[in-house]
Amino acid sequence: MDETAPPTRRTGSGRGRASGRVGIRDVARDAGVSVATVSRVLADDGYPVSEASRRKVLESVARLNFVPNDLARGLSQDRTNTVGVIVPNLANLYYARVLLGVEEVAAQNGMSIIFCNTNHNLANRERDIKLLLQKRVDGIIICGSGTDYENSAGRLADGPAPFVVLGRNEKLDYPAVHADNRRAGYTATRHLVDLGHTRIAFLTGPERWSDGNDRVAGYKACLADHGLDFDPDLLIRCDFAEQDAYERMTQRGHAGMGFSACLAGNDRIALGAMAAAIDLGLRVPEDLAFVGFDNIATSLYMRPSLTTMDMPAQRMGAEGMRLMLRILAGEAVPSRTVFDAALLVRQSSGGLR
Amino acid sequence: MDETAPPTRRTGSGRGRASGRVGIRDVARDAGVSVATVSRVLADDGYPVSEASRRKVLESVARLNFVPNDLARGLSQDRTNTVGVIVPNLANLYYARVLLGVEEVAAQNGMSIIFCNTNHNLANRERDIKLLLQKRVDGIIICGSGTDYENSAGRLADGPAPFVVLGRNEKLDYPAVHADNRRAGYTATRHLVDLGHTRIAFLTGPERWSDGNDRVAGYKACLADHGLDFDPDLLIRCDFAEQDAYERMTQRGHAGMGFSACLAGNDRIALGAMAAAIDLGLRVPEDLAFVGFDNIATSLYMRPSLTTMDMPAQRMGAEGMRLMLRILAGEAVPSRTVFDAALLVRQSSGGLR
DNA sequence: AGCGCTATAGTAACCCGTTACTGTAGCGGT
DNA sequence: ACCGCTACAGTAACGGGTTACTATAGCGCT
Repeated sequence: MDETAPPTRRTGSGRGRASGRVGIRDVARDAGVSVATVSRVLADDGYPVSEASRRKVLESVARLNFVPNDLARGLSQDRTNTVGVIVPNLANLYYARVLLGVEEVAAQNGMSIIFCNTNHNLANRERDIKLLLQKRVDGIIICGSGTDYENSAGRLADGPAPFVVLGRNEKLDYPAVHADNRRAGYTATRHLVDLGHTRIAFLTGPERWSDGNDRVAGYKACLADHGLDFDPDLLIRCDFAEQDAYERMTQRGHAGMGFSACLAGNDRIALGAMAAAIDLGLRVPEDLAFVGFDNIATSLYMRPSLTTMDMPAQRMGAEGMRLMLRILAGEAVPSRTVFDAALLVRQSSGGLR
Repeated sequence: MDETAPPTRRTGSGRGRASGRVGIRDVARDAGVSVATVSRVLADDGYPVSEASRRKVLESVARLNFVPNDLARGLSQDRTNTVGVIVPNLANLYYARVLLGVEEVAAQNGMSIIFCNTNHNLANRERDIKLLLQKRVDGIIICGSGTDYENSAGRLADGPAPFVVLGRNEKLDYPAVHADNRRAGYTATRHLVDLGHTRIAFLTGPERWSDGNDRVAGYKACLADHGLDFDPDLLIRCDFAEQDAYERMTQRGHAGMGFSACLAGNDRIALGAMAAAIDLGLRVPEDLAFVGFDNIATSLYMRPSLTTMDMPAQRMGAEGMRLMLRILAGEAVPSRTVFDAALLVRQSSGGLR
């Protein structure tokens, strides 16, 4: 009985966790077929399987409560049906809507998404990308425009995962989906000019925020087209949220406002600024008119309601995911997909007369 | 030379994709050590590795640009360092903040999260759970209270993944983190009673929404404690968002309001209702006072600002993830973790005199 | 010289679904 | 009878990191 099996056949070696989970081999044994047959039934591709086998397999799957292991599947197919989505700050409803759009299309196509929040921090983003690549996501969708992350190189990773950028980012050399912010800025300004305003302030976000910069560029262009001077004193910077805008506007009020209308870099800024104006005893829009950007859900229901540029966040997110799917399918996609923003005239600009 | 190698030795069989990716074996070859040594250097657990080997391995890893494959890691360790998070509707900032809290703690602990949005739909949730289990997440965090999903059984899956519930849900027999909504409802009502109101309406969400039901329960208890009758006519139902609340309130206004104060199931409902009241020509808070729940970001900056119960969404999300980590570490955790809500008195209730 | 330890390495068997290859019936055609 | 096909089914080699087990060298003691 001097067995000559290769070296020394171990019993429960390697990692050797019991696991308890039923695998495809258990199903095969239970159904009295081979693992290949089980796999084929589950894959349900064209491969011919007799009805008898199929039925036996499905019965065993149900009886044993078999749940296929996507890790193993991913390992052998080199596909995880998962994409990573990196967002700067989910507390901003704009990004929540972008994520929602991505998720919607992903779910419709059987894809899962791993979500990362960077807090506008470059180091976090790099950590997240590394993590996502380790997890072998099929692709990565990066949200957050431009110089939001200043040091970004042209390529984030040479890895095999395709990237899609949501937001304008010239430094990032990947297919991008973004709104025409310059045009939106122009349209918003034009609306105020048409209402007769000549001294129009722009309360925008940090300089590294390229969506904001584009909106400002449109604002300047519109002023120029209408023979109005751009006064640097009317370009006021604050951060992305209500509080800072409120404070800036309050200071400004005490120093003598010097303008009759105010564009805000986004609706949250508009909200803070408008609250400040009201608290200063100004009437909106009679004494000071406001226009925001984004059309967050609440902007329609505040009083006065906020005139705003509707940036199609959810649609952009959805389109980004659609692009990703096409890239994964091997199709060529446009390097730029630009959405137009719509002006929603409401009470805060006084344009409803 | 009649080789007696087992059967017939194939060359590139199995799936046989080239892959091109560098693996741990390439690193081992390059560094002149075994795969075990590479794995140990990367794991950096206690196992002794000589400095010389460690250096060689790290050099090769850098030179070859090696990215470990978490699928393979997960497969052999039966651990993915990933949890699934299921949320009913990300467009509600409340849930966005919950997700943010979860993400924050997850990131701090090297965990990733797979995000799913159900749109308050039970079938979607079941699909998502199945998907997450296939992906072998280490655990699942379910957000969305109670009978939000009516048919939920006591156990969602017998699988090995632990669940944590964010929100009160008696039908779901898992560790839960939720706010004391009954108490919050009581506190909010008490605030209005203290201000002298005797006819107080409650504009709440759908009946299946248990957080809302708990708030209503607190409202009723408070009325009773203060000798006020509960008038079913003052319990008005609408859905979760602004628009429906606006419409209900407008109808009501035309029919004769019949109350001097209004609690809203959440801030979005409050926003819609308040806009309706203002549009009806009522003064807030003089003619009609409002109190909301959630303390979404905009509630502080609308005018009048919204008195609301601050539900600590982000902290609850964070706590839920912390619980999950402890469960994964094998610790026992409390089956109920209850957070208290704080009353934030602002302009809409008239409590700021 | 011999024994026991510790420090370090290496080998190869896992984890589990997929799929390239290799059969083997059964059937029509000649 | 024999060839060629099609329809089905089974075997086993992947993919890539982990780790149980085995092995060797170096060192302190007796």
